[in-house]
Amino acid sequence: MIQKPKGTYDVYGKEGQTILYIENVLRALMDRYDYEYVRTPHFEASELFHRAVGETTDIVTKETYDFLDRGERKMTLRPEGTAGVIRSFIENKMYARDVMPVKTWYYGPMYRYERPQAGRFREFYQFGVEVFGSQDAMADAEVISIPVTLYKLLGLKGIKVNINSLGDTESREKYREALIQHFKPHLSELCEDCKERFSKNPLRILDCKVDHDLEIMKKAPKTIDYLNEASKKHFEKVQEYLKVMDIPYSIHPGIVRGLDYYTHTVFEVEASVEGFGSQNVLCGGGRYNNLVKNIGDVDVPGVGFALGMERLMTALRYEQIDLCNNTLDVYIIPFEETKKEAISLLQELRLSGFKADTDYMNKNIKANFKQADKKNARFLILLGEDELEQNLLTVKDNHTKEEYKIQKEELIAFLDEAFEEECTCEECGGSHEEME
RNA sequence: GCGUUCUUGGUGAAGCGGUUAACACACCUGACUGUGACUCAGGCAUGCAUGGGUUCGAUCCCCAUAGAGCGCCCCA
Repeated sequence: MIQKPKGTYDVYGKEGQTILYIENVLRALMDRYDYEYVRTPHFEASELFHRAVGETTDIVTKETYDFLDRGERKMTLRPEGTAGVIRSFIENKMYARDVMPVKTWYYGPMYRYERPQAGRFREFYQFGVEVFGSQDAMADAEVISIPVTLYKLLGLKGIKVNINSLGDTESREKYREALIQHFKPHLSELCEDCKERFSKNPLRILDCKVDHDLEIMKKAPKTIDYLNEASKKHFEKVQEYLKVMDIPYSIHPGIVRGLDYYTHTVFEVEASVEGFGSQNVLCGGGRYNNLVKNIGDVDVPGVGFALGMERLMTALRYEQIDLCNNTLDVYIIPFEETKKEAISLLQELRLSGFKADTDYMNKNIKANFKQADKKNARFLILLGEDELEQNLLTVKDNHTKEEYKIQKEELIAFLDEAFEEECTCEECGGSHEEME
């Protein structure tokens, strides 16, 4: 038996329904925010990711799917979405648009060769946005508000927004220096991983779970103390905007993000649910004012974020949020001699907008009733010889268990009326109504 | 890349060296030739991830491989 590749998964059944539902919410949400959809290739020239993500990051050094195409070109399956979108932004000269900023969103699979684990796959789906052209803190705040709004629409409660600022290039460099000076005399006290980080990416030491409680960790300089005036002001504005949008947040000096390209605002949204697992960061992002310049020749600031669908799905499971619509309006129980009438009736119901199904397995009546229950059918229609002779339908309301004899011509009107009444009830409430 | 636990029908699983692989749910058939959650009688793994080895004998012990889960690193 051939199995799926390690770290991949199939989507079907309830999960498939849930994902389609979420994708619809995403689309509607991005429309409201007035963002434009961008789709870029799933593979790009390897060099793009080396430049964008950073030569030294783990993602580029040991996690990419690289291959040579038949023309000997070095290609890489995209490990993240930002690089491709920026490439597209430059290549399609979106920087020359008459409407600025350019606000984009993307959605699709990403690839990283990693050991699979909770909330981590080799092929995984990310939804993300990139906003180009604005330096304003309003853009930062808006970007942060997107995942927050999405999680709210889906009904997630246990989430926390953590923000920090790395400042501009000048501030960032000054801080980096300070950090190195701080840890240098204490290098021996740190864990093995942190010693590695010290030379590779000192900012990451702050993220360490092992050394978290160490005295020198607590005394470590904080990014926000090293911000210059302009950077500080920017960060304050972001916070001010978050407050007026009613988005609760906390400042975490520890979040520095792994990718090299961030400047100013960085943020993460985490699932703060007990027992969620170690991969509890649902989304992350921030501002990258130098990245576009590094990739192309245009100097355009940007800000964006990406969220992992798999982790979102895990969070929904943990909070026991069910977004599936597993009901059927009508289930027709056919008999051997009425199949023709049954399929014709089915067609009519579907044309009229009802979700309808029947039996294709020649099941007996008992099994049909059972199946109708499993499919959560609201109405059952029995269509047998008796009904055929009398030109009637036996319609059974599966809520009240009442049975009606109805003329075939009156069926649609009957159902319309029945569902009309239902619409005002609690059943329809919940998150999806807010999306109308 | 490292550590660790695991892999038995459609599903949940018992068995941990001895020849019919338990039990439950689901499913199918019939009692019941048109009304469902009851009852009863049947049926449903020639096989225990794959490949080797040890043994008179292996689902059970050993080795390898693959996959899954969890943690580290890193990230969404």
